Amino acid sequence: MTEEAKKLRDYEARLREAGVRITRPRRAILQILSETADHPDAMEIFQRALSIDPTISLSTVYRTMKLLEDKGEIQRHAFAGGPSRFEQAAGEHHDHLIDLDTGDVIEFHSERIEQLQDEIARRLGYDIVYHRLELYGRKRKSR
Amino acid sequence: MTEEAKKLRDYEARLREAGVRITRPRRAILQILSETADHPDAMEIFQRALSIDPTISLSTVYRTMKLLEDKGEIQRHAFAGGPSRFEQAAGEHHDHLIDLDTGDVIEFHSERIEQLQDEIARRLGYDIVYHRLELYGRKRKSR
DNA sequence: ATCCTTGCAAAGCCTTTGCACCTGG
DNA sequence: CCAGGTGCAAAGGCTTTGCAAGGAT
Repeated sequence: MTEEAKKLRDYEARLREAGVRITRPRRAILQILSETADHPDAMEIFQRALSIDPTISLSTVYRTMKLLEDKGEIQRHAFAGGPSRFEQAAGEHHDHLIDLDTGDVIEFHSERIEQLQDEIARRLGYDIVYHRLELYGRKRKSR
Repeated sequence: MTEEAKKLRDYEARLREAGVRITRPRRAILQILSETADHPDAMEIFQRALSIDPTISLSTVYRTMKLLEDKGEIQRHAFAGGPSRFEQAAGEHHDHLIDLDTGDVIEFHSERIEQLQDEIARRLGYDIVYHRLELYGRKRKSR
């Protein structure tokens, strides 16, 4: 069984358990999400889903994204100017570098930074529950 | 001279030097920004500015915010659902630790983290224009 | 005098919603 | 069966833009 098929099966199982009906449009969206590794926006998900279920509507994509967000299955990222982008909540933590010119989102992870964050919080008397680190930048031109 | 008046004078000086005309609406907006310590959105800035310049328009607020963002005077923060909120870039940089129980915001700064961020961006081929680091946590109970 | 800036209204994006028809369990 | 989900189209926020009039240098 492929990795994607496993993810898809888990999605459906968890949602069904939470009392969510697995309809044809939802199955299509879940399949897209299980196959994708990037940060698509609603329109991109919609267009990819069309090839699986040609009758799906953009409204349903939006409604399903809200549902999945509430269930903790995906995360919504808001960026200035453009539409929200969605990402599977599963998987290990990472942060984001956003290209100011293109809107591209690059993932990265630094254990050292995570450690420093913990240290700072501890010094201030806090335990971190979660955090958000976003770098906004431009492709370096020279050199 | 008050702190706000100083900030206002600096705003105008820097902008004028950059070839920006200091018009009545812009002066009103700069005054609002120099007096404010929170993160207002465009509509809030517009309404506060009305009491200084009753003829100002919302479009001008938006245009001015874009201008100030380009000049590096303010930062724009995007939130899912709601409007963008703006914050003065002036002063030394700091990050935020948000208390999940009380909503308290604690400012902190770590030069080491900043260095690591630059390093990561450089490795990915980018120059950081600005960043956003927010820790969400709870007061540590034991020990 | 020149060119930038403004106010207004209209348009543009992204997202949500009302409604009548479907459908999954 | 029937509560919940769907597609469609219309409405809703927030933001940008075209244009002619106004203002800063």
